[in-house]
Amino acid sequence: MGFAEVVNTKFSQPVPMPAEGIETVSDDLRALQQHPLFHAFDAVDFARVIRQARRVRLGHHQVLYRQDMPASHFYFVVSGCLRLYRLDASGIDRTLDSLAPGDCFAEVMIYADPARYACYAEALKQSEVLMIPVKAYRALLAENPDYAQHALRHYASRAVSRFHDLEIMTVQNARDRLIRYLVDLLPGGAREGGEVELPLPKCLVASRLAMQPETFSRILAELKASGLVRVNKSRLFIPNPTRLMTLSQ
Amino acid sequence: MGFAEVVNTKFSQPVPMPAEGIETVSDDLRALQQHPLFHAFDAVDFARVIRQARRVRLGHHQVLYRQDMPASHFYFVVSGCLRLYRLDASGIDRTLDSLAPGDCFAEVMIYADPARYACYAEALKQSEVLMIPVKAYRALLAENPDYAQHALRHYASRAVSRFHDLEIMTVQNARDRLIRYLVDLLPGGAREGGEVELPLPKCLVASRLAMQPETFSRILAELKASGLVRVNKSRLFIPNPTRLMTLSQ
DNA sequence: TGGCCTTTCTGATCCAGATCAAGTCGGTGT
DNA sequence: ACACCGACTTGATCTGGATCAGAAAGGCCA
Repeated sequence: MGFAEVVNTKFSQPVPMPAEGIETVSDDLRALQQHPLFHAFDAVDFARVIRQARRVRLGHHQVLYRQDMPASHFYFVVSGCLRLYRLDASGIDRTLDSLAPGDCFAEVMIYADPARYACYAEALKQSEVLMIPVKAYRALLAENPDYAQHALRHYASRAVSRFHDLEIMTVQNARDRLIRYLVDLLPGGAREGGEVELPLPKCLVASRLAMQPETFSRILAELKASGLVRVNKSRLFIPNPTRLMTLSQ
Repeated sequence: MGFAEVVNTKFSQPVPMPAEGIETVSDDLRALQQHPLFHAFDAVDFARVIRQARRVRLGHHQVLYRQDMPASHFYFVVSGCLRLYRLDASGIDRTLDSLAPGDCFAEVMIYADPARYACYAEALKQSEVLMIPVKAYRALLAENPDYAQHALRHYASRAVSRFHDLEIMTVQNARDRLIRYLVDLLPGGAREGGEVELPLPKCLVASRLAMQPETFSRILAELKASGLVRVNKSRLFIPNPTRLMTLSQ
């Protein structure tokens, strides 16, 4: 449950990019290159940032960073699964987001001032993240105006989706919150039916939706009973999202 | 209650900057120049954006833009008071933010794609806003890498404060939400006592805090009774924020 | 294979806050 | 001065969802 062992040499050596050349870019670095924050980079610049990145392996329930901790890095999920959460004054733990491979997080720290993490980040199983120094990234952006434009676009889309989150959270009704969450998870949106994999264990989805696990379970049981959702472990099948949406009024 | 009359020539003429020169920059344009999104601009570039801006006068309850409307401008509040709100599926009106002179809003639209307003914007009294074309601003940023860095900083700080909003909203307890809201409004933070002016009528503050006006009124009455808040119309005096905070647990 | 531990589900109770229903107060127009 | 109207308060109920308490259902290790 302690901090990530970022000083453990076994895991935290800089990735040996330059010596081995571009060809050694492993699959997960190729995934990073796809990310909006990186895909405008040319090979040289990409290598420059990566050279300063560290790979961190995290165990189950291991905390990567803590709320209010000074922030000098942002992160990319190579494998595993993490969550972001806050502790409020009374020590209650509120899940704010879940992270899957291919996601970047805490990237707002690149320009935040003062740079302090706004929440905790914790691995939910054996996970691997890339730890990227904000200074290195910021330097590249300052030199390449074109990169900065891409970063701005990314920040804007982030802002829009945060706004969307806020909207969902302020829905009073617990059932409606759950329904909107499920529909948002659907690949094709509300277009057509499909299967959804919950990105978090049910009790943490509940916390993400600001309700108790019991309430989550009851609502899901109710949706199951009315045939709107088929449940199989953490996989949900939603035959008719439109009908589900009409229920949320 | 209709749209802003942006085609009304009386109010929507481009500000005649170049002809009258920099000296004619009125006080409110000087205020705009102070804004983080603009204060890095030199006089020429500033004039270039402003030349394409339009001044819009809004009446009480007049809607400036609607949710999902294509967005080609962002805004700066010259005078008056506005609010941002959404309508949910059942037509319930949820206030998301209030705006005072000196604020920019919808500036995320500069880089949003697709650019559609995420909420409604409505004047709460006779107000005046500057309507700035996102294309003009974006063009300046593309040419001036330095400006882009400033914009990134602004976006980052926006993101952090949205995160903070999200945190407040997910506090379960209505009283605690109100207390945190009040303490955030205090100029010196929770440091020392002070007076606070509610930026919205009480019933809209209630909606902003996801509670009913009745609940808001009752909680405020309770705080008043226990001497934690002195109420005078929309001005609240908070003698001891620390004590107020300890109550919220 | 069995025991333990974690996660989820179900049932019973309770309370914060929504809702419904009148008031009160101050401002505005006639 | 009057009625009117909107913003706010106060009181009386009702209910959604929290909380408390077990029971089931898997995993995991010995």
